[in-house]
Amino acid sequence: MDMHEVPRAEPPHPAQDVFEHVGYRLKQAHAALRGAMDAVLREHALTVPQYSCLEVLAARPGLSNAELARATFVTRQSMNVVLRGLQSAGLLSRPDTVATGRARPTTLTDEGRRRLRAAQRDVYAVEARMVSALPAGRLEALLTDLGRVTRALHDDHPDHAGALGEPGT
Amino acid sequence: MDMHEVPRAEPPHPAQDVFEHVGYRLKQAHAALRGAMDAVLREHALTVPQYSCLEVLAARPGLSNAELARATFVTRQSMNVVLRGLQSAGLLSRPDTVATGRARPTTLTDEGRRRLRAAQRDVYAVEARMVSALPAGRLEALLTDLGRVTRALHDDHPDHAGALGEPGT
DNA sequence: AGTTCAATGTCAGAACCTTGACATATTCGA
DNA sequence: TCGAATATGTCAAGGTTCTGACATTGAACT
Repeated sequence: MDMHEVPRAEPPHPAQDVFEHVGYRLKQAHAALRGAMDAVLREHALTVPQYSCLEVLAARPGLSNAELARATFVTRQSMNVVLRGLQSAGLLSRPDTVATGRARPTTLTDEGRRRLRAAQRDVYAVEARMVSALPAGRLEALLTDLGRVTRALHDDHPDHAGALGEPGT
Repeated sequence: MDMHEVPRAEPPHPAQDVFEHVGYRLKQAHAALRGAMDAVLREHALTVPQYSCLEVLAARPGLSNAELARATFVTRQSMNVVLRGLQSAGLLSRPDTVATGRARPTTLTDEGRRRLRAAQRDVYAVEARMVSALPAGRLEALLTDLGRVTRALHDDHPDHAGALGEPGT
């Protein structure tokens, strides 16, 4: 263990108690969010990856399979099966052939937009529950710090860093 | 951002941009952490659930299968296969029979403690990278806010809430 | 006691996601 | 121009996790 305590110099060491590590708390919060979203989306016959796909697609129409995969933090292969399912359900459409390149731009159908809107009502209630649990002004700090943590992790693992939603500064 | 920020009522609505939602940022940070830990633990021949199990077990010796599952945010069934693997690898031990009840208390073996210590060196470097990315004093705020978010989500989904690592206040 | 209830451990099946690989298409540089 | 590097879509195989179900055990209640 430690030779002796560092005199409260705010050391960048992990806390002694595992349950107060940033990683543990992050995992805990994510698990809670996942569970809440699973429960809510079940009534809409949508999985979390499916919903995430629709949500991102509504914000950035025309994204390709690989781009959607990066934006939702899954592999291209996983997103491929998600897209097949959503396409066969009539919630989105992709051109069978494309003028140039291999990437096929994906767009929501009217039915897809309808289903997304219905699900958003419940999912946004979950989001609102998280936001309202934070003291005034702390939301922005939380978002900023989560961004810092993400960037710090990507710095040493520059796989698909700097995807969507990464603030410039 | 804006210099003249009026002390508005800070509405608990989700942001317009999906990529600035708390849920999205949480998922993003978790994915980055998961990737970093995966990469680091691969050299120790451990998966993230396996490492989590060892870590929790070191902090709370004698936990049962179900308790470990709750502490690491997986189902009993998943933890069961993790425990089987770790047991057959000789990293932990469980009594075949128990005096009372059904729960079998799990404890690390010496080899388990050794492997955990080796892996911790690398995992704690990841944790330190996250912590050092935060401005001074913001670590505690981040932990607190993540706790608030978790509690808020559990309030409406009181499945296995109040597990380990939940601060009393 | 006897019964209901909750919690635990486990089995079986399905669903999910990942790693690895390959073919195709664009871009870039020698 | 041609080849290397990069990016995309897709297939195949494996591992992981979850949902659903059941038996067992202890606790709570009547």
